[in-house]
Order: sequence, then structure tokens, then C-alpha cells
Amino acid sequence: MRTKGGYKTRQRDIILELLKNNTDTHLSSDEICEMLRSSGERVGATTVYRYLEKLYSEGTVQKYVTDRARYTYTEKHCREHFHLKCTECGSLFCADCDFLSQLCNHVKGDHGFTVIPSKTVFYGVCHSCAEKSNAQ
Amino acid sequence: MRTKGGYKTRQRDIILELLKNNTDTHLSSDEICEMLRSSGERVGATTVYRYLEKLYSEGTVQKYVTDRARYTYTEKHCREHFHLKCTECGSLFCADCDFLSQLCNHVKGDHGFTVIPSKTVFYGVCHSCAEKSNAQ
DNA sequence: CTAGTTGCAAAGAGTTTGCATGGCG
DNA sequence: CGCCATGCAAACTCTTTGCAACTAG
Repeated sequence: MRTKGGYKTRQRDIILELLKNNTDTHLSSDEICEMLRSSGERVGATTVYRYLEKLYSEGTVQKYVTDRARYTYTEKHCREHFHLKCTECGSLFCADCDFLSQLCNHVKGDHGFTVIPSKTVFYGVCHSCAEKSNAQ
Repeated sequence: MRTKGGYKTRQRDIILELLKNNTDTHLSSDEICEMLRSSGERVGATTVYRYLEKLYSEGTVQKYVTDRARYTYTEKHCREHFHLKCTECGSLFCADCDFLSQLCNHVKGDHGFTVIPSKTVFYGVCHSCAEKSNAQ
């Protein structure tokens, strides 16, 4: 959680801009490079990797590791919420309620483990995807 | 979820045996190779990879992907549990209790989202790493 | 000017594939 | 004997590191 901002560069600007414009998906560094390339920009893969890790360590983006590392811009109003990620359609939902808030206390008390909500994602199937499956 | 059993071989026997004797941990293919090697057995890495994927597709083992793929033998009576992954030391813990079991019902009922425990990992800081941080 | 940033090339790490050999049934 | 399994080597993919050139402040 470093607080130093670093220099402001063209590459960092456009990477962050792209992340802010795609808060509904999880992008891999590869996809980010590709999206930038198709819009005429060119940023080295190494730079993307390094900047994403920097943003992650600052808490600016969230990181999800499944088969590869994926990142999503952390919206201010979601900072202390949990996230529900649908494995079918890829949608990301925010979940904030008493039960989930208590979860941290429980895991801390009974399991001695301090959960970090902003880094934790529940994987599963969303309502609409579940309906589709039932319909078949 | 194929049902074909395949041939019974020395390698498959000892890999499955090892998995059954280590239901409390999550083993990577690399660790499995190493454990077998230190007990005098020798199995090629490729064979371990291929057999684990086969067991996974059959449902015989569960697969967890964090930084690398890890597998655990699926015990019949074992209900699904969540995982706690320490971002400091990388340790992976299992969490199986009523509170966490209720979590699925709650998220399903109040959020219309079906959580899949085996795919969900809680990220945070474990007890011993938290102590180290406090000591500093 | 100085320290942080970039990006190519190369190294790593984990996993998969090609293919000839070996073993179960 | 036929077919599946094995395992070495090599290919592959994602990610990190070394390092020289570059640039923001």
C-alpha cells in the first residue's frame, strides 16, 4: 500500500483511463495491450505488468487470479464491499450488508485470519445465468 | 465428468494413494513429484499433470487455482469449504464451519447469487503474519 | 540534473504437447 | 496384440528481471 504517486506519463494515463472505462470487466495485461494497440496506442507489455502491480499494491485496482491475472479498477463506493463474480457471464456485482460485514469479524475471531474485502471475490453463478441454465 | 476408468498402473496407484493420505492439504503436481521422489518412487511430471487433470474431470479430486494449480482428494462426506489465502506468506487455509456454510444460503437468498465455495478464495492476512507485522 | 519509467530481450515458472517406448488387459 | 499410459524433451504461455535509453519534475 505505497502512497508515493510516481511520475505522470503517457502510458500510465492511458492505461488508467482504459481501466476506468471498463469497470464492468476484468482485464488481463494482454487484453489491455491489445485494446490499446487497436486504438492506436502502443505500450510495452512490461510496462503494463509493472503498472498494474503498482496500482494493485496501492489499492487502485483489484487483482483476480484465475488462470491468469486480471485487474479491475476499484470504484470508490465499492472499496469496502465484497464482490460477486459470475463465472458464466463475467458480471461483477457488489455485495454490502450486515451479514457480509460480520464475515470479517467471524473469520478474524474464529479462524484468526484478517480478510481483506477489496481483495476477495466470491465466484459463482448470478441470478440470470442460473435461470438460463434451468430453462434448458 | 468422464466415467471411463482407464488402466490401473503403478504410477496412478501411488499418486492416488498419496492424495488420499493428504486430504488436509492442497498439493501441486510439483509437490506430488517431490514427495514421491523422497519416498523412493519416481513418476514423471507429465504423468502427474495428466493424471491430476483426469481425476479432476472425473470429480475424484478438487482443483484450486491460486498462483499454481493445486489438488485435493474429494472426500465423500466432506462438505465444500472455503479457502483463506494469506497474501503475506502465501499459506492456504481451509475454513469449514456453520457461519461460512450459511454464507451460501444468505448470498443466494438476499443477493440471488449462487456462491461456489470451491472456486472462492478469501484473501487476507493470517494469524502469524499479523503478529509479525505488529511486532515490527 | 536525478531518480523514476519505459520496453526490448532474455530468463523463469508452470503447464502442455509430440512422440517413441512401455505395460495393462 | 491393441490400445492406453508413461516420460523425456521441447514447445508454450504468462510473468518477471536485467539493462540501457528515455523523461518527468
